[in-house]
Amino acid sequence: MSRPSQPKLTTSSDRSGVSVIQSQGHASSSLPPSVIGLQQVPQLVPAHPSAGGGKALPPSKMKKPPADKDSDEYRQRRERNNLAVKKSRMRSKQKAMDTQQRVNELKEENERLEAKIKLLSKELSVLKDLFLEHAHNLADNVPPPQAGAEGSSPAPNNPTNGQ
Amino acid sequence: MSRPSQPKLTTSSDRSGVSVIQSQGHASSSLPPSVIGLQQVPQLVPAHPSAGGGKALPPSKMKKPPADKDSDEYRQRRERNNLAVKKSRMRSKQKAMDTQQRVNELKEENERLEAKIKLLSKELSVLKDLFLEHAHNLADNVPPPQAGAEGSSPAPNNPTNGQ
DNA sequence: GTGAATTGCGCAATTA
DNA sequence: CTAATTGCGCAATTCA
Repeated sequence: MSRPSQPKLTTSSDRSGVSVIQSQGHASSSLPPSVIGLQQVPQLVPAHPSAGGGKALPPSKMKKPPADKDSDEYRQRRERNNLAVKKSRMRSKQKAMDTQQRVNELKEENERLEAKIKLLSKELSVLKDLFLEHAHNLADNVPPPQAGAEGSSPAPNNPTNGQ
Repeated sequence: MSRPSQPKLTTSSDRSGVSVIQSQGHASSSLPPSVIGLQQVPQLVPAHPSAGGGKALPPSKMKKPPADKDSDEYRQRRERNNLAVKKSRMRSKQKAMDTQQRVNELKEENERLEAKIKLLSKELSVLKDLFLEHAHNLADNVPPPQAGAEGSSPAPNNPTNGQ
């Protein structure tokens, strides 16, 4: 399902002994004005394991009939598979690229988060320092309820932190 | 350079019209107990453009002599390329996996960072609240220099935040 | 069992 | 020139 494309295939089944197959679908790249009329030319029929015509079907594993290269149905299957392969590879590549991009996005977000952490940490440390200073002041002022000379204005400190 | 392996090639150049080639190098994976004695069987020699023995080397672009499939040197080149291809694909896959893992790692780190941010934010808000409380106390106590009842020990607050 | 999807592999063109 | 990439087809296998 879901095979919207219908790339034209030029299946020139040459009866000369070779079947020149050239997927001409969607302006194939790497096929410059060259005389590339030659592609892989498979042939051959590896000795059939079938001698007299024996047959033991049920649970046995027959050695697949080497598929007739000339068969019409064969070409059809091949073509379908070729399409599937192409599709699969496209998706694979796409996925890889997506993953790569995901990495980039995550990296960016990471940086943002780290920056935020830095900021928050800074704010925290400032507030903590203020607290400590205050504590000191209390410790110095409380014992003697009489304050005549402080000589230390704990700094205005006005963080005005936003966010 | 760098070709430690010497994959045995069974190049049975059959004069019957087929040459059974079986790269049996390094125990290839996916080669179960199957009779895979049939692979692609190229053949054919598309008319050589060389007739009398013309030669125009320097800046011209010859159409490449279609490489003799039987040539020994050809097989050598093919094999080298096959190795290179395999290598390249391995790396490609490896890279893809690495990238995927990178995504996972980054995701984890992201979560950690977000958690940390949450924590810091919380701490900050607590401290700020304390500050406000204090401010109020001051506002209430300062006007009358006489302090008879504070009733609010700002809490020890000892976050001891690790990490 | 069938057809699509994957996967490993080889070939050839192109690129580095 | 050699090695690395890349697109493509074949066949075996795995998934649905």
